[in-house]
Parts: sequence; C-alpha cells; structure tokens
Amino acid sequence: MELANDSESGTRDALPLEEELAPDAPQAHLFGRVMAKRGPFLVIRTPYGDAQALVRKEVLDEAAAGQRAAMDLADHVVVRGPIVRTKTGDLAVSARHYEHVGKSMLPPPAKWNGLKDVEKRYRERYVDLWANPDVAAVFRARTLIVKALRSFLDERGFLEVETPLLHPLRGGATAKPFRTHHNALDLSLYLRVAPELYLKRLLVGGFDRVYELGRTFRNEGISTKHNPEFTILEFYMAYANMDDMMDLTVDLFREVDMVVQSAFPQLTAERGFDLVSPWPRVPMREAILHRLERSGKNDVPTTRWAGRLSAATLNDAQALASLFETMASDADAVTAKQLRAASSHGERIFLLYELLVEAELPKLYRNPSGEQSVPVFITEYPAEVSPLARRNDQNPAFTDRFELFVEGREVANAFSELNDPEDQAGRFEAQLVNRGKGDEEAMDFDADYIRALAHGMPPAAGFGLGVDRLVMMLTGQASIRDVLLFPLLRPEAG
RNA sequence: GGGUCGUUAGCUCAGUCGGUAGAGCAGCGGACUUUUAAUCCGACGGUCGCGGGUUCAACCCCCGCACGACCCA
Repeated sequence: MELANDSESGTRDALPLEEELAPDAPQAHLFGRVMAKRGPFLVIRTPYGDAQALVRKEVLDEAAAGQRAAMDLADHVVVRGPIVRTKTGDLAVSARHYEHVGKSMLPPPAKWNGLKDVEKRYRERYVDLWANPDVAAVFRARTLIVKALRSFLDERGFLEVETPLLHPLRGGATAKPFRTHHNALDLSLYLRVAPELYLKRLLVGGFDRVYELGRTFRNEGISTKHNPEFTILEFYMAYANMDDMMDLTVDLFREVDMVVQSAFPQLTAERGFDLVSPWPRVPMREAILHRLERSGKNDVPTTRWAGRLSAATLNDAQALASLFETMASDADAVTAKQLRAASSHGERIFLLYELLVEAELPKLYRNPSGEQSVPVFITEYPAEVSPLARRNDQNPAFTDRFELFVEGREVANAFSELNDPEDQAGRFEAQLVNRGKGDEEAMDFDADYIRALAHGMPPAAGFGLGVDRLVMMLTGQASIRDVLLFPLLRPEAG
C-alpha cells in the first residue's frame, strides 16, 4: 500500500491505525514541507495535514544522510517507509528512503508565532498559505462555495455564459468604472461594473435561464468590504418574479452553507446569524418605522427622527422634504450634506433606510431564541434608486425589488426586471440628468439595450450576489482581503 | 477623503526618565538522536519605515512623507 498524501483527514493521526502493527507494515509515501525538527523526527506539512516522519541516519545511505544533514526548515522532502508507532504512541513514517527535493532559500516564519503581520501576509500570500493552515482552509472553502453556486444553478437548468468585460458604455450598476483603451479600434472602453445588461439581452434571445459568475471592476475606495475587482454572480430567470427569487435565494444560501459546514466545521462554529430560522421579508418603509419604534430599546440607539417621522410623512413627498430640511438645518455637516443631496421622495426614503436601519438589522430581526440574527429581505425599493427594476403594479413609485442583508451587510440584490423599453429609456434619461449634476456613478444611455427590449423581453427576475461577501459571511472573515488570494495593495516602496 | 493606531534582527515581540539596541524562534558551527514549541554548547545577526527639526545626546520629543490596520464618510 502506498500513501501519497492521499488522506483527507489531516494531522499526524491521518496515518492508518489498524494496519500499523501488521507484520508487513504498510508503506507510506510523504511529499511535503518540513515544518519542525524534533530529534530524529520531522513534521512534514502536506495539503491534507501534517504528518510525522522518523528519519534515522543509520538507515539512510550516504547520499541521503548528506541531504538530511543539509536540510533546513521549510525545505521540501520526500520520505517513504513503513508506518510505525512511536514510543509515545504517535504514528510516524519511518524513512527507508529520504530525498531532499526543494530548497527554501529564505528563513521561514517563526514556528510558534507564525506569520502574523497582516500586510506581509497579504503581500506574501505564498508564505501565508503554507504557514497558516486556517488561511488555506478559507480559500479551499471559497473554491467549494463557488462550485456549490454553480451546481445549484446548473441543477435548475441555468445556462452559464460569458459576456464582455470590456464595455463601450457604463451600465448595469451605479458605480465608477475603470477606463481603458483599445488601440486598433482607437476605442475608449470601460471595465464592466456589472454583466446585467448583456445577460438580459440573452433573455430577449430566448435563453430563459442564464447566469454568469465572474470578475467585475469598480473604481472606488478600498475597505474591509470593497476591493476594486471582485467576483459577482448574476442570474436571470424568465417567467419568474421577485417572490420566486426570494424562495430561490433562501434555498441557494442554505444549500451552499451546508456544503461549507460539512467540509469546514471549524470555520462555521461561532456565528452571529442563523440561516435555518425563517427569513423576514420587510418593505423598506415598514423597516424604517419598525426601527423608530425600537429607538432606545434593546440596544437600538436613540435617534432624533423618532417621534418626528410617521407612516403618513413617509407617504407624503412634500412633508418628508420639509422634514429633511428641518433635520438638515441642525445636523452635523456630513449628515446635512447627505440629507440635502437626496433630491426625490424615493431617494429620501432610501437614505433614511441606509442611515437609520441598515446597521441595526441584526438587533431588529432575531431568531426565535433571540441568540442569533436572521437574514432579512428588504423589499419595495423606490424607483428612483432602482433604474433597472420593474415598477410595482399597485404602487409604481416603488419597484419589485429586494436586497438581502445578513448581519447588517448587503449580500444580494434582486428584482423583477423592467422590460418596458419606454420606461427603461426614461430611467436612462434620469441617469443622464444625475450625471449632469455631477453623479460620476450614473449609467450611460444604452440605446442598443433599449432596442433589445423593444424586440420583447419576457417577464423575468434577476439576482446579483457579491461572491466575496458571501464567502466572508460563510467562513466568518471580517475583511474582504481575507477571502481574496491577492488583494490589491499599493506597491511596496523601492 | 477624515480620525485613531502601528512600522525595532529573517519571524514574533520587548525597549523604563532622552544617555552604548534586547529576548525567543529561525539561520550558522558543534553535540545529541523516539522527539512533541526537542534539548545542550558556541559564535553571529540592526539604515530602530523614510526625510527634516529640537538637543551635548533621539528608537524615545516635534514636523512632514511612505506603507499598513481599524473606525467613520
């Protein structure tokens, strides 16, 4: 029997117990990096865990003994031999063959403290990954999550497609783009901020269930939740609406999470949220009123808006506008600027939601035991902040759109798609007006997209997910850089 | 963009009141060879992030810059 790093369970205990004392002891074959030297023992790190090798000079030939003597920590070695039980009861591969196959020229991180410096970990991820097994686990989990997302959609008949990353127009999301240039065509191009408008063209073309999982670029600040390039999943489903999407979203998250929980229980043990309990679906205005009722209770901070903002005000554009003016006159400079920048009823409602509710969601919506927060679908987004979403049939000022929040963080955005070319043209016009007012995130007018809609797009619903944020959430990582193998950093000086 | 904090040996970190720069691990030389952060002996290891300033004297105080982290926008 040969063991070529083929154990899934890891650590020294990975070696087979039941066979170690058999007369013809099983042979093991280890390939890995030397992590520690203890007397005649080496700890060898493999992708599946650490294993112990017993390397005694007297059983090695002269060449191998010389190689062993020249070995440093972090070098790559191959060890082959029978599996034995050590004096203290551990298992070890007793070397009959020893070979030094790769040299580490640079000193390894300290064996006890490891590599902690966050900047160095990001810059030298190649060290981080082998020195810190927990870090490697997060990235293995990420790959599993991406595969699970694909399987979920593939099983439901969605077609995976690839659409352009180089876009002649800005569209699909309100965000600042990167600019680039194609020399032969002398053409200014943008790196895509979203694949949305191309995917919906495919609905017109008769592909009724499509998805794309890929990189997207936004030329904005860097933070624990933002990297200039990130991975997005968008899928579109013809003849479905927003409610179908919410049901599908719940199934998607729970199914992907089961995969992570079973493969990486250590990453999912301590969580502030619960995906199993029911997920509330709350219209945005209701969420605002609910938050105001809870002002000052159950750790929800008090707010000046409590007592001054009622359901009636929220539904009266004139009243809300004058309340904003009153509040702005005696707010701090930053808040006042935000309040005055909101120029329509819909933008004001959305701003209230962002300012008052979003961060408090984990306190406002808990599971039955009260121990964990639950995911929340916020619905009824104002049309002004939803330029691509279908209007609600009963109240056209709002759209059939939701965003999903877990622990107060936005992880998904979905809506019934706008398929009326005239309405869509009007929304693009409104974007251009915003652009004229200095909004660098506004979309371009996409005449070809309007033409596509004019050929008839089936009623459909679409869904967008920040894959990096999903990975953060499921693996318990606080920063997006901890789920990106090579996050963007400023180049090192010199 | 603003605020707070950080940057000392390859790694992880100390550094008192402003008075010659420290430890553990790693690396190097040797001993030992069934260890569990292996152990023991020896020698070595520094542009204290960078640039100014104050001072007889600066890792330490002041100013600026770079890079990073966190929080806010």
